Amino acid sequence: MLEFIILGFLMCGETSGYDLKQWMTKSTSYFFDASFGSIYPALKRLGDKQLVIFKESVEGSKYKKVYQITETGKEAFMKWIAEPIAFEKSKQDHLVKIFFYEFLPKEKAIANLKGLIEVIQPIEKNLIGQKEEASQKYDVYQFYYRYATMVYGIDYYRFIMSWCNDMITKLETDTETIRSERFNTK
Amino acid sequence: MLEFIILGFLMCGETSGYDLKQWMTKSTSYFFDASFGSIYPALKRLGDKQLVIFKESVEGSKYKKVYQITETGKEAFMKWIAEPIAFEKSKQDHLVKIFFYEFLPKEKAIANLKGLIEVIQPIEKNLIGQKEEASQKYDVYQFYYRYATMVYGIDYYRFIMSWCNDMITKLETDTETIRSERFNTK
DNA sequence: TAGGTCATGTAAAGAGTTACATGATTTT
DNA sequence: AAAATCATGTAACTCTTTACATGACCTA
Repeated sequence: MLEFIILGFLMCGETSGYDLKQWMTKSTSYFFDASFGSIYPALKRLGDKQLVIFKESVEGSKYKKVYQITETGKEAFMKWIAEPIAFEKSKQDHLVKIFFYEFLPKEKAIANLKGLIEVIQPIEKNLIGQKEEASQKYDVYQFYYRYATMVYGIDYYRFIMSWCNDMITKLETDTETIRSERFNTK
Repeated sequence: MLEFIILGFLMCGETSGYDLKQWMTKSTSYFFDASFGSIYPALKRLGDKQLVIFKESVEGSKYKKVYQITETGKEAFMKWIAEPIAFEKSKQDHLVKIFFYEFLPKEKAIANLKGLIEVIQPIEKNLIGQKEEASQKYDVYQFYYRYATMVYGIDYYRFIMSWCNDMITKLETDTETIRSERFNTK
């Protein structure tokens, strides 16, 4: 997967391992991210397979290995991108604790759900900022798909927060026995 | 994470490694899943830490190692469940290809998006079935949180499909230059 | 001149899956 | 009698992050 994402970025122009990481952080990190520890070895592998080549660039004393995609690399990327989109049930770690919240006192449950919203909110705000920046800098039609994935990200965060809020409301209003206190009733 | 999920299931009653996997498949697999190759070693580790104990059960010639949570295990679980909910940006692998769809002809893009919807639809239908089954078998108030995570799952799948449909509609109606064919215009 | 960022890379550790191995029992 | 399921477990492999190592350059 990572190798193809790198090829994808290289389809848009040559770049270095370091800059690749910057691009990812800026543009895909809300649905895909990678560390230097995986990017550099991936570039090495891509080089071995001759899907990319690099030239050493020294711009005003700054050393960089600038990678370019090869014709073989383009072919590999085009083959990959045309394949059907696989769907893997994606891990939603934040649901794991909530699944077992029957063991937590209701007040604590509400507090933690509110806490989760407060963690997600700044992430959402940040992505909104990125989206607005992008819509000013670039033609939305030209970058239609990238723009759409940002909208996905924002709406996804909103979806989670809205779901949390619904729970909080229900927990607060249904004063009757939502048995959210298996912990206490024991 | 896996170890705590196992503890969570054991909080609800004793069970075997094999049945643990069945429970996960039935109830958490849409946001968390694990294979036998990780469950059995996890149970071993939990045993080493004395958070669980097991007894060998032979019910009518059928051998099982039935695990129970210990008092120490309960304490560890209660500590974990009370902690704030962490939020990790979760991988959404299905977005990766779409992010680079500028390199795909529009018709192919639409076809693949439709394909993705067709992959998700049965998964959603399946979860709806599970939800209905659960609401008949159990008291929704008693299993409020588990029910809520199912609603999350269903709405999450719907969100993705709806996002895909929006894209398809826009791609089909905006006959003007959505530059979704960088591939061809080169 | 100290700390931050730029830039590349490696080694160890973590967390998991896949595939295999085993053997009993149950269904077709 | 063969195939599927029940039940446990291990070994190899994959993919990843974290932490470290290195060195140059930039800025307060």
